[in-house]
Amino acid sequence: MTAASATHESPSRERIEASILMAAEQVFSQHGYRGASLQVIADQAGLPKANILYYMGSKQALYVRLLDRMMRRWNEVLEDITPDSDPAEVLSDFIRTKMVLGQRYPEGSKLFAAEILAGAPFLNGYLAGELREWVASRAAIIRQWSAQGKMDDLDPRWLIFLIWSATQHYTEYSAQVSGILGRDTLSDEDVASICAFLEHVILKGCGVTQTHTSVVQADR
Amino acid sequence: MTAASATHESPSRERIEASILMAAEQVFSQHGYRGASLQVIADQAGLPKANILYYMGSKQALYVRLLDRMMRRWNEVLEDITPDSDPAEVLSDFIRTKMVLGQRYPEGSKLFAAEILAGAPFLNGYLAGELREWVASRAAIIRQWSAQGKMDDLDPRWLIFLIWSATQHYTEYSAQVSGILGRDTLSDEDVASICAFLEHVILKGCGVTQTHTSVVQADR
DNA sequence: CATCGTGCTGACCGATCGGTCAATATGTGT
DNA sequence: ACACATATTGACCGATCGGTCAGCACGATG
Repeated sequence: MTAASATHESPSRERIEASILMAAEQVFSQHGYRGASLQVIADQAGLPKANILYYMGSKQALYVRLLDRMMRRWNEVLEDITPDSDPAEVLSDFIRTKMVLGQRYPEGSKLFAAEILAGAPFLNGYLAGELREWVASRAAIIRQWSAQGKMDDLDPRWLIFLIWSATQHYTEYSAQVSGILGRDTLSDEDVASICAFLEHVILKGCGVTQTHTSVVQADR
Repeated sequence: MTAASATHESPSRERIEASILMAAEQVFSQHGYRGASLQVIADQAGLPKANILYYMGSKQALYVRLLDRMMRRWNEVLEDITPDSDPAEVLSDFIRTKMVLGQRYPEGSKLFAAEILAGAPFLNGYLAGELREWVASRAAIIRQWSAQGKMDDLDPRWLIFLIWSATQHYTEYSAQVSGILGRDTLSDEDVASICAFLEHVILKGCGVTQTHTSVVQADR
C-alpha cells in the first residue's frame, strides 16, 4: 500500500472522474435526471458505460454528487453582511457575483434549474433548511435597512427572488436569449452591460443611492 | 336506454383529449421531453397507454401540440403598443399580464422552461423568428420613449428580459419559492404583493413615473 | 340477422434503460 | 517468480421505452 502521499495518489482517477462529471453535468442539465442516460454520458466522456458505474456507483449517486458540487460552489460566495453594511455595495456585489457565477458554471446552473422544475425531489431538504435560513437572515437585515431609511420599504424576499431570477435568466434561458439576440453566446461586453443595467434598475428601484462611481451604459 | 350516462360513461372526444393534454402537460413540464414517458402520462390520465397514441399519434406530436397551445395562449395577450402609449401603463400591464399568465398556466410555463433548458430543439425557429421580431419591435418603441425623455436611457432588451425572468420565476421555480416561503402555493395576496413590488422597482428603476394611483405595500 | 365502421386496448415488438458480473489487464509488494 | 489488489469492460439481466397491430365491443345501416 503506497503511503497516500501526493506523489502517487491517483493522477488518472481524478482526471477520469472530472471528465465523467463534466459530461454528466452537461447531459443532466439538458434533459433532467430522468431524461439523461448513462450511455449518452459515457459516450460524451469517451468511456464505456460500465466504467461510469465503476467510478460513480449509480446514476443517482452521480446526480447527487453533481448537485452537491454545485451547492458547494454556491456556498463559497455567500458572504456575510450586517445591518451596518452599505446597501448599494451589498446589492451590487450580490448582482455581480450571481451573474459571474452563472457565467462560470452554466451547466451547473441549468442542472439546478432542471432539478427545481422536476419539483426538487433531491433538494427540498436543502431548500426548506439551509437556503430558507439564508433568505430569512438576509431578509431581516434588508428590513433593518428599510427601517433605517436607507432604502424603500419593500418585501425583502421579493427583492432576493428578483435578483436571483434576473441573473439566472441569462444562463438558464441561454437558448432563448441567444435565439433572440441572434448570437450563440454572450460577450463580455454583454455581461458587463447587463450587470450595469441590473444595478441601475434595482438599486434605483429600491431607493438606494449608488455610492461608488458607476457609469451606466445603455445599448451599444 | 341512456347507457352513456348510466352504465358506461362515454365522454366526448374533446373531454378525453383535454384530459390527455392536461396529464401530458404536467409530466412533460416536470421531466422534459426525454424524461417523460407515455406510460406515466397514461396512468395520470387514467387511460391505457395505447389510447394515448390512438388520440395523439406519437409522443412527439403530443409534445409539439402542447407547445403550440402554450404559444397560442401567449400570443393572445400580446397587445400592440405605440410610441405614444404611456410607458408606466404599458410596463405595468406587461408585468401584471405576464404574472397572471404564469399563475393561470403554471404547467405550460414549466413546459416552456424545460424546452428552453433542453436547448429549444423544437422552438429555435420560433425564438429566432416571431419572438425575435416581437422583441425588436418593442425594443424600438422603448428606445423612442428613452429618446423622448419619458424614461432612462437603458437597453430595452435587458428590460424585457428582466420582466420575463422576474415574473416567470414564481411559476417555474415554484418548488424553490414554496420551499423557502414554507408554503405550498402562492396566495392571491402574495401575487398582488409581488406585482406591486415589481411595478415599484422596475418603473422607478427605469425612471418612469407611475401615473395611475397604485399604493405599494411592503411585507406586512 | 348480417355487415360495417369506429372507438378502444391487450399483447407484443425491437431498442434502450440502469445495473451486475465474470473475465481480463495492469500494476505493486515480497 | 509469485500473490494480491485494483482497473477495465464486454456480455448480459430484467424492466421499461415508444410504437404497432390484431381483434373485441357496439351502435348504425341494410
